[in-house]
Amino acid sequence: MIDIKYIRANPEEIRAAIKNKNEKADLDALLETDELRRKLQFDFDNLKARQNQVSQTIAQLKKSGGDASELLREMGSAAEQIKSVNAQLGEANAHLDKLLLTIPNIPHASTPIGSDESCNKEIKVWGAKPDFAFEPVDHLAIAENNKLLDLPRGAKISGSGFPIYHGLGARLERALINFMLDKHIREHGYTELAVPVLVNRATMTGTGQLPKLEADMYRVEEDDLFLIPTAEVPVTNIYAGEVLQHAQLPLKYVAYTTCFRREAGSYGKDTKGLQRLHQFNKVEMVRFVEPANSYAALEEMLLDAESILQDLGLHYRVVQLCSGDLSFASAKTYDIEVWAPGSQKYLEVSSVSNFEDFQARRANIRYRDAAGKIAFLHTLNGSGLATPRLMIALLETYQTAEGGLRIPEKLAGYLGQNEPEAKTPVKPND
RNA sequence: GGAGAGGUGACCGAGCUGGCUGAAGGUGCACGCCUGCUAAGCGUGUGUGGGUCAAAAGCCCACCGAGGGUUCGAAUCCCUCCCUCUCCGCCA
Repeated sequence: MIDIKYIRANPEEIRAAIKNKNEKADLDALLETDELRRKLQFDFDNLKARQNQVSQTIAQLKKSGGDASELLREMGSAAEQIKSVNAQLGEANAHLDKLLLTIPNIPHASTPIGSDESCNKEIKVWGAKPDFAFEPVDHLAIAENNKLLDLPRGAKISGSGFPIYHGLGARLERALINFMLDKHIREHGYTELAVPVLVNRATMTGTGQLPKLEADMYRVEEDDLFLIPTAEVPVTNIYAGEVLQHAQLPLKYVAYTTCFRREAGSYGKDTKGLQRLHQFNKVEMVRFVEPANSYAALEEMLLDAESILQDLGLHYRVVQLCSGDLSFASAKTYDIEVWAPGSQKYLEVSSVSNFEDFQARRANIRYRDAAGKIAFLHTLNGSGLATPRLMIALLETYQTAEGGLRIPEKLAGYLGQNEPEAKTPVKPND
């Protein structure tokens, strides 16, 4: 969330941020509530100060055997008043908190202003669209040929959007996950975490998914737990409510989890095959850094994510999201879009974001700087990467004329028996 | 799920027959001093958030797992919830 003091001092900047991010938030109600809250707090403090003072006097009178009955009578009504003011204050605070949670983060100065993804800015391109001596087919055809997926049966047991990876398909996916984890751990200095995929309401609020996205998440009603849409949620919240030491920073974590998204309202949009799923796997990077370093860290994370695609020899481009496409909590986001030659389009496989202190403030994650001062730290995260679309690009890029599949060298070790760059199609082993 | 014990400051640990206790004592840490008992001694300091203020100092308010209640007054009494530990049950 945004510091209420900052909002109070810069209401027009906040108003612009809300508009540019296509958010709905009642800033005027917030400012009014803040005003009311402060007035009530002031009254409460003064009443309480008086009460504390008189209580001391009563204590002394009682000790010395004096008569406190008059003061007791007076304080009886004061206590009533305090209770009433306190109740109003509690209400105002609750209302303010609620409104505060609906204010989005302010886009970074470098963010293009625009209403939707058409305003996103291409930052860089790596590699080139591969040439084929034949007409490349899409990933579904390749999966069909090689028995990599069983989508109908996934739909039978759970519903559409719940894929079954089969045989080599399952092994390939697992290989990707292991390859990515190892790369980030060994080459980029991340520490691996294995985290819960069911989290509570406070955790979902900490990273900014709640209250806005409640309808987009799977929920276990009886325990008021939510299935995570990304590992960002549990990992970022591990230090909620804590004060870290500056010497501990930066902290760099990588976690592989299954992710769950209801994708309510996106029916029919890019839903073919593995493009948009309710359940998928993702390797996620999360960093906790000192504020001064967060934008340098953002660039590093982008490179960390890109290196996966480079190792796999997949053509991609990087775009910077415009204000309207930026997520609620993000100040600046790069998307990496990998080229899928069979589908003839770029697919988003990673989102790398700097949240500045927006999440830290919500989750109350602070650090003590070198001078001993306590401040909110900055959080960042980036997919590194999500497997389904990566799988699409991989299958479509490495398909052979015979309908088979070559395996990139970097993945070969993770797949076991298959030769790197095999000239013959990989045979499903069952 | 059942029974019991407990949650206090960076940490350990008093207080819990309600009233100068934001909180003893110890450890740690910081600064200073001392120094032929030296991985020692002495001294001082060492929470967070909010308000007042141009700012600082000062002053005021809140916070002893969370939220309510009783009371003039609660870390201390009562209720609800959460978490940890032990035993039992159940399941992997």
